[in-house]
This record gives sequence, structure tokens and C-alpha cells, in this order.
Amino acid sequence: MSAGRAAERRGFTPGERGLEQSFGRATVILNALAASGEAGMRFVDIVRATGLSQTTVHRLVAALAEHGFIEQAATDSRYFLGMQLAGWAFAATNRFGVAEVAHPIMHHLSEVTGDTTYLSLRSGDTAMCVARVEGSYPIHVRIVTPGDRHVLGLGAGSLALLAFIRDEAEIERLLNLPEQRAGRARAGVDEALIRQWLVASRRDGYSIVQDLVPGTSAIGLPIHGPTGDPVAALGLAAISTRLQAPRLDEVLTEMRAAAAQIEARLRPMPKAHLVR
Amino acid sequence: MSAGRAAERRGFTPGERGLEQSFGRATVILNALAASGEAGMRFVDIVRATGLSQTTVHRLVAALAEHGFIEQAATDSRYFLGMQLAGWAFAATNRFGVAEVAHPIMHHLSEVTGDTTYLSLRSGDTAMCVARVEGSYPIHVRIVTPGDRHVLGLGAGSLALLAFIRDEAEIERLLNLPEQRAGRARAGVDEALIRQWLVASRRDGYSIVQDLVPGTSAIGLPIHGPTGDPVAALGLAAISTRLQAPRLDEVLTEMRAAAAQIEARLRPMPKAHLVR
DNA sequence: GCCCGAATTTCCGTTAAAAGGAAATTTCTT
DNA sequence: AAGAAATTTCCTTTTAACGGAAATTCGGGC
Repeated sequence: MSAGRAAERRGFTPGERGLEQSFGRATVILNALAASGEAGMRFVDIVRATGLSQTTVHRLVAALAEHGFIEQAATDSRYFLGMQLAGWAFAATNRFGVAEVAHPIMHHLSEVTGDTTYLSLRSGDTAMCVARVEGSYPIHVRIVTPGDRHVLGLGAGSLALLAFIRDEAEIERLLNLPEQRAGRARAGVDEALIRQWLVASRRDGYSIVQDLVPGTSAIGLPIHGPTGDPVAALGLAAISTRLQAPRLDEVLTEMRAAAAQIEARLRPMPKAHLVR
Repeated sequence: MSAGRAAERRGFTPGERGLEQSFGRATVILNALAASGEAGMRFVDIVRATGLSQTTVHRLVAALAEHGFIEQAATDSRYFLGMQLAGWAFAATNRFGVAEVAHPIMHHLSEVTGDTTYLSLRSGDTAMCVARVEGSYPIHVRIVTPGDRHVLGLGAGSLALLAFIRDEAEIERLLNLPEQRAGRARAGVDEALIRQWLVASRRDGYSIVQDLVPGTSAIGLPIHGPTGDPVAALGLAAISTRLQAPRLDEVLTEMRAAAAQIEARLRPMPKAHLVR
């Protein structure tokens, strides 16, 4: 989330420079294109959205397109994010092999419970949702969408990622980040409540967040990586009435089994070095 | 196009320079990291794999990490692809809204047929597999994996993307690309055979490739975008014995329904412009 | 705990190219 | 076809990318 910092000033570039700046600007453009979604953006749209000069955008866009970061529609001249990004992303979300292992297991979990399951990966100080599998129960709870990134601690999966970090100091650091405070404020959750959730999560071995989005609840279980710290979280969301005793326990049993399966297949730490 | 052409006077680096070069090098590094998969790469690994100078890699890696293109593991100092890429990728694969619409439909298709279904998007002169849903039949046919990119025309989905392009000249152009020839050579398919497939695809309204990977067959159906040209392809793969009459017809019926559903939900062309 | 080789980071002068303003050209709209 | 909007090119100054090599830090045997 450090992207948009220096994006708007013209004339003199105050912040970072050089490659730093180029990649920063590229990030701004890519984010703009991502936000534009299915519509894509024309050259001017990019210029306006980023506040960069025409020349700069022109140069950047040419370079980005040349290397497949972005693509131009065949028919009109609108720009879109390039498929190349997708290729990298599949590799990125498969860190520790999680995605590949988790997918079929999540399917099974969604099938037996009927609810929507999620997979989130920790990425620095945030959690990113990398997969969502819908269940058959007619009321779908879609609190997050693949690609969404949010502060650690808000949302069940995200909470599980935070709660089971073993280094207390790291947890404190994360709780005191400005983004954290901002995120909490937005969600209407105060620090005391988060801390309460953390304690409960560690006591119970899972996280549960009830009615943060009114009427819905979600459960999160940590998936521990080779080092012992959580690298991912398995989430399950449903309307609150479906996540109360006695059903809650049945769901938990299934989820624990699923998380354990995923972890078990993760273990072989890839210590291999490479290119010699 | 033709952005960095004026700049190849002597000096030392013969190819492209500047931003062009920076993004090119970034691409090389990202590809290397993608290839390294779960193992990640240390600084030296990147230096060796790319052949770039230490200084250059150092500068690039710092800039890439600063902006979330890559991340460094907390424990040791290995580099991985950044989750930021995943965020962009979900947006990229959802061009025309295909991914979002297609996912549940593919699930249903895999469920009723028991076979593995694929979704490929056209990206310039190539097709990229962006989704795979496994069926329940015990023999899984995994000819491609999400993130795989290949030449148009090889593989059922890819063939469907090629065959239903309406501009004949464009098809000719694609068939004559060097990558095409190379890809055909690798797969042991000659031009006559491809042309034969194209004719058959257009006659039948679907593509079928039998035993290109021995023992397996695959079907591809085009998904037409708002302009009428195919933007995506729905694929289904199974062992060859499962894709013969009379089952073939049943599968085709299901697939046609699925493809039609996807297309129907795509139609509203996003002509909206944006930022004003 | 100390050492040695490997890995990573910093320094440096040279030189290409990134910067943005503005103008020229092309494309779309009316 | 005229006019407006969008896109590309031109131009000069300023800046940081470049890679060789040195300095520092890291890691893992003994």
C-alpha cells in the first residue's frame, strides 16, 4: 500500500527518483488499470487518473506494453492489464505450494459444508485473498474477493494469520501500524476488541468473527509454514445462523481436517538453492 | 511501438535501453522468480540466472521490492514474487468479466461431466490458461496449468481461439509466426494438420484434439466477445475413451450450454469511458 | 568462537536517457 | 468537412543508470 505517495505533483519530482520512481509510476498505472476493470483505459484516461505528464505516460505505457505488463485492445486503443501478470500471479500465489495443494481441499470443504471458503496469504503487513470457492448453500457470503488485500486482523482469515504469529513483538508492531488503526477505524473495531479476538483465537485454535458484516460470520484457521509461523489462512464464511452450535462444531471439524491436510502437504521445506 | 529505436548508438549495451531496458530486465527477473517456484531465489541466484551485473540486479531488486513486485522472505533473505502481482492478475484475467462469470459455470460443468475444464484467454498472439477446475473422475488430465501460455492453435482451447477469428488474414498471420512454427515443430504437428483442424472446427462449431498427448483428448469451444471475435475458450480434457460417441455428444451439449451461458453474461459491452 | 570463502552492499566517474513543455499529427465527433 | 480531442514527436536540460571494483557483512565449518 505504499504506492500512490508521490503520484500527484508535477514540475518537480520530490520523492523517489530513477528506477524507484519508474516502478512507482508503473505501479500507479497498473493500479489504475486494475481499478478500471473490464472497461480498460485510453491514453488520456491514464494521464488524468495518474496526474503524470503526457510524455511520461507515453514513455511508460510504451515500455510496459512492450514487455506485456499491459496490453492494448485490438479494436479500439484502450489499454488493459497484460496476461503476463496472470502468469506471474499463479506462481506468486503458489508460494510454499499452498495454492495448488489447497484448491482441491477447499473444494471438498465447500462441498461438504455448503459454505464459501477462502484462502488468504500473508504478504508483508497485509493479507491477500487468493482463492474463493463457493458452496452450494443458496445464500453466498462474499465478504472478500480474490485479489483483495487487507490489514492483518480484520476478517477471520486475516485474524488467524495475525493471532498465531509467535513473535509477540511482531504482533505489537502490526497492531500499531497506521494502516491497522485506519483499517480498524473504518471497520468500527477498537483495539481492545481485536486483542480480545486474538486471545480467544489462541485459546480456541481458530478465529471467529461474528456479525462484523451484519448477519454473516466467518471462521479462520491458520496454516503454518515450515518455520512454524502462519503463512496462510483457511477461511469459511456463512450467514451467522449457520455458524452456531451445534453446526459450528461440525464445520470446525471439517475445517481442522482440511487445514491439517494442507499443512501436511506443505511440510517439505524447499531448501534447495538453485542455479549453481 | 517503436519507442526505443533511436537509441542504439554505441556505448556498450547493444539492445534496448532506458525504461524499455529496465522493464525488460524486470521481466527477466520476475520470470526467473516465477520459474524458481516455491524455492525462491537469493540475490546471487538472480544474478546468475539473469546474467546481469550485481550492481544492476541490486538496483532493480531494490526498486522491485520497494513497490511490491517482489518480496523478501522474513526468515532468510530469499526473494519471491510479490502478492501485488496477484491483485493485478485477478483484474487481468477478468477482462470482459470472463473469469468471474466463468468460474461457477466451469464448476458445474466439471461436476456434471466429471472431467477437467479449462478457461483460456487470448492475449495477443498467444493463449493463456487462466483457470482449471478438476472433475471427479479419478483420472485427471492436466495438460496445462493456470499461468501457462502457449501458441494459438495447439491444444483444443487454443485452437478454438484461433479457428473462430473472423479475419482470415489475421489467421494467416498467426499461422506464419515464427513462434507458431516452432510450437508446431515441438508438438510434432505440421501446418496441413492445423489447417485441417481449423476447417473441422469451423464446420462443427467446436475444436477437438485427439491424442496429441497420447491417451488424452480435449474439446474447445470459443467464447465470443462483444465484437464477435473469440476472447476466450472453454476447454475440457479427459482420457480419449471418455470423449467418444455417444458420450462425446452429451459432453458437447453440456459444454455448449456452458459456453452460451458465459457469453450471455458477457454481452453488455463496457463502453464507459471514465475519469473525466 | 574464530576464520575463510561466499554473498551482499557501497562507491565512483562516465554517459545515456528520463524528464516535461510544447508543438505537430492523427483520430474521433458533430 | 470542420473542429475538438487524443496521441505522438521534438527538443534541451538534468539526472541517475551503468558496471567495475572495493568494502562490508554473512554463513558455516573446524
